[in-house]
Amino acid sequence: MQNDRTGESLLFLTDEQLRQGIEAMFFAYRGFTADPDRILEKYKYGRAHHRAVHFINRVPGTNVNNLLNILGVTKQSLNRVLRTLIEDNLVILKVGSKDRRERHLYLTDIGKSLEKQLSTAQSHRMREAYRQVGPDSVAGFKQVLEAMMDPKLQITYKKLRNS
Amino acid sequence: MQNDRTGESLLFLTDEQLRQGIEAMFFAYRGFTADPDRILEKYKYGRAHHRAVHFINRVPGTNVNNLLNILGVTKQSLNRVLRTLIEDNLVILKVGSKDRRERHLYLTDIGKSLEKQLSTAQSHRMREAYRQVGPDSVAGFKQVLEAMMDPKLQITYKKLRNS
DNA sequence: TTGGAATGTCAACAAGACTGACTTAAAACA
DNA sequence: TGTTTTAAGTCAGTCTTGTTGACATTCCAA
Repeated sequence: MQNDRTGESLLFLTDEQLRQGIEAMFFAYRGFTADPDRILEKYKYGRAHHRAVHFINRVPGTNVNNLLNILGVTKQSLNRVLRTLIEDNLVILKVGSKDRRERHLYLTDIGKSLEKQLSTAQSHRMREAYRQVGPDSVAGFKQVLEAMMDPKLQITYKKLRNS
Repeated sequence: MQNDRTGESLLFLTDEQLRQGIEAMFFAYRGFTADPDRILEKYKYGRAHHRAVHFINRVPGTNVNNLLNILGVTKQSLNRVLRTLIEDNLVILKVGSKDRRERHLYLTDIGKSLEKQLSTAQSHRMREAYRQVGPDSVAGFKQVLEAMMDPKLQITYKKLRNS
């Protein structure tokens, strides 16, 4: 996969190239969150709720500690979000059967329905982008993103990918 | 550039592929901001200060309105950040010569030094990622990011790239 | 010369992150 | 069995960064 075309390699790691990547990440992340944000606003939720709902959907029955590790926030911060999601009946807690200290998190039908709305909106933009650039570029996109992650999160990401 | 290998195309736009992209963006953005965040903490600044310093460095002499468009925040929010940067002598304002209502923004030597520290840290991670995956993947990475931007920001991004 | 644009400022508020201290319940251990 | 550790939740307080709304100043341009 390495490319050693000389002209390209010479220009490859210039400050200008790196700066472009930085700015691309900044502007693209705005686009990435724009569509879900509009939906969340209608329900008076924020990005923190989106992230919780996304990963509870992704790992049904996860306990709170595991979710904290994925999200990288404090339990106080997550707790505020979870409390409103439980109050609004989007998420339910189940006491662990093996270890009864643990609470396992699940989306209710209402929670699943919000998650579907959010992921549909977010996927739509990503699908369009993928379609525009083709599979090879998408593979490159994912490879760079994976290489940019902190090692711990890279492991988390891979685990999710294989589950 | 289009790829029509059948097996790959069939799997190409599955929900699973899209979800992977979403999660990759989420985890990679954490890595993307982690190194600058550690530096900013030492100076008691936040990401908002980083973004202002980055784009003032990128477009020296920009007026406030232009910076607002790039950053996508309210003037009140930007003003709070700019005030501290001016107080701390990282940024100076110059009254416009043509239009004296406009304020043009410049980094001082102190500002340039902080910008250098931040961009060095952030570039380091990006350089490593680029090096790991090679030029073709980097090209794909940028193409997908560009395609994900809102049209207005895509134009802003291209303008910056050509300046 | 007046209207409107660019800029800046004040006040109030909210989301979402943080730290630190503490409780409760239950598992694990010695 | 008794002690320690772990998982989860809570309370209080703080910080950054965003928001609205109202208003003042400056000054270009019709």
